[in-house]
Amino acid sequence: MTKYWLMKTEPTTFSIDDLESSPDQTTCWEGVRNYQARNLLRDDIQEGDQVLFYHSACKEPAVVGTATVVRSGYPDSHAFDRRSKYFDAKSSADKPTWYMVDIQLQQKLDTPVTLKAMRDRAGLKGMALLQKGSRLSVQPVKKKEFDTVLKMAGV
DNA sequence: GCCAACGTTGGC
DNA sequence: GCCAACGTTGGC
Repeated sequence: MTKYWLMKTEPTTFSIDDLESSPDQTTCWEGVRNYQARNLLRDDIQEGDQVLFYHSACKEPAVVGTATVVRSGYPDSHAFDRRSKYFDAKSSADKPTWYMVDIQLQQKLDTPVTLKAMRDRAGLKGMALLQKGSRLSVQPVKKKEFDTVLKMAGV
């Protein structure tokens, strides 16, 4: 059963254009250091699931594309790499704390769906992204919400 | 740059 | 186990 997710990224760190220019338009979603999001990455996100790719902490926060999960949760090896900014001494290869998935670009939206537009859309009222204080960088999205966002993008 | 909301840390 | 202090997120 296909599930739906939203993943946040700061475009200055990794943007939809970076994903597009990645080999096979695929990347590992490393660096998530929040337990709730970790649990989703490790336990719930499966190959074939659909992802809304969201730009946060920028001029125009918006869903800018969609992606497909091409590899389900596996240990985030960046946590073992002392030179990585995602290094975490408490995580080890035999007992990993952090997990990641691989995603592949599905499509870049010609018309990004802005945070503002989503707030104005009655049908999206319940969306996790729009709840006050919601900071989860990986969050579940209902199929209906996913479809609504795509419709707003004219897809 | 500000600041509200949230998560984590660590002293007790 | 409580909770104050601190760090981070992210919209504005």
